[in-house]
Amino acid sequence: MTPKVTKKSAATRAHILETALGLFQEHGFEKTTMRMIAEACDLSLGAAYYHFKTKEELVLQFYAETGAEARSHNTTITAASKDFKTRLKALLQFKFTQMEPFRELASVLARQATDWRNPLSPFSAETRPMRDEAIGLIEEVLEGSNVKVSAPLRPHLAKMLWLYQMGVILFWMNDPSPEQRRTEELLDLSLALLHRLLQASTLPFMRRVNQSAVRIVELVEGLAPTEGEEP
Amino acid sequence: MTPKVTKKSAATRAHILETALGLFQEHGFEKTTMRMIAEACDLSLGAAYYHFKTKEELVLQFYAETGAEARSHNTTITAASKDFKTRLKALLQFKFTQMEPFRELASVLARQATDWRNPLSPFSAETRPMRDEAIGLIEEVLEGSNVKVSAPLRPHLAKMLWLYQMGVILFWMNDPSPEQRRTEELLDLSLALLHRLLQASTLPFMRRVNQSAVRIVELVEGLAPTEGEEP
DNA sequence: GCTATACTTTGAACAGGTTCAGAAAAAGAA
DNA sequence: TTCTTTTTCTGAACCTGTTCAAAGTATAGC
Repeated sequence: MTPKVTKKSAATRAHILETALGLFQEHGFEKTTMRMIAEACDLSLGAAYYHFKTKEELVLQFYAETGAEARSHNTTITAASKDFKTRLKALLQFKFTQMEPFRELASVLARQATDWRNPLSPFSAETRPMRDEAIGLIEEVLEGSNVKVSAPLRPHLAKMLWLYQMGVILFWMNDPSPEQRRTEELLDLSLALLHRLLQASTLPFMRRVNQSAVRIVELVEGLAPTEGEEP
Repeated sequence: MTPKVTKKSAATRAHILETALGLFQEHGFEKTTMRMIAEACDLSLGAAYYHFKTKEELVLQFYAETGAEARSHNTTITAASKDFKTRLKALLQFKFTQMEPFRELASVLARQATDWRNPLSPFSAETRPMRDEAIGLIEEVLEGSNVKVSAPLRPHLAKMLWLYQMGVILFWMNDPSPEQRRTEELLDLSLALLHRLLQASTLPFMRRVNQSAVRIVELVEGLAPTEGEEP
């Protein structure tokens, strides 16, 4: 899994990625050609493909790498406040800050999201580790926070919020307002709504709603393939 | 707008579309090449492109055409029952039946959904007519039904449900279970949940939640571009 | 050092979406 | 009918992602 440091490959991979990200930022994803990337690295086209099976894999790699950063930032977040909304907002905003220079790349990945069998989809079996990690971060944010939520819902809350996060990211990617101000408004609004809804979930009146909600999350989770499926 | 009947173009377009759909069904979207389509129509590649600017436009055209059928089916639906859940379920199921032979094509369109500036995205300015029509159908289903919902929410309900519909369709596209049984379960569950949530929205306790919900829908609506934007 | 093995790189191709200058056919004007 | 304009079609490219056999280079065991 982890390529030995002694292997030349690691350095070349890193170099290609770095170069590619620069070019993506400069010309955009579509207009940057694999030939450009290879040439900028003083490599042949084939060599570039030796290290990255597809152009999209470059993007995926970038995401994988931002993950580590986010994990470490998470401790800062949980230390700063116990408030659920504050924490979750900080978590999302950090992701946005991280990806800000590469907003377009986000939508490159999102494009794959709709076909869950696509290895690059955030819902695919192949990206499960990344997905689990992201859910893990949310779980960290939940633990020891002031969320009030119906007990049967609690075990599924992180997964639900991950789904919520996907939605917010989709909005963010498409937000043309300067500095994505609308995304911030959306964040505040939706977090408030979420908070109230979760509070409401503790009312006896809401038992049936909660049950359905849990089952729905399970269904969605069940669709995301875990092992190899269809030929 | 409406091409004169005398124009040869209309007939050729129709022929190309029909042929293409057949090939898509037989070989799948990716494996069907524009060259195959052209050849099957006894046309040159260039001619095919004269009628359809891109391969995806073929899919879009297909969708546009299923719209008419759905509109007429809607009267059947509203006549059959006044129950909100029953009607909405029927609406969605009809769409599924219609698209069943072309499930793969659905995901072809969905792929474009993530970039709202893409003309083929269901959120784009270009597809606004189709979107408005779909929302119109939902509105029809709501009118004269037994939905109970907080008054301030009511004017936005159809738009909200359209968003809901997008989610269900995404699920359906990725549902590998035979005959998409899970989608049916999801439908029943989520409709029940929706129903209860809408009922709950009439409680005074929910006023703030409702307000946020409305504003969120407005924000999302506001992102979907209406005129020409950016260069 | 020397060979066997594994890893990298090359260069040339392929495939399929898309474009385009100009030919052909159809429609209109006279 | 004949000439002009518009619509439709053709054939040959172009571009870019991807593949692959063969060649070059490093590494390890001896």
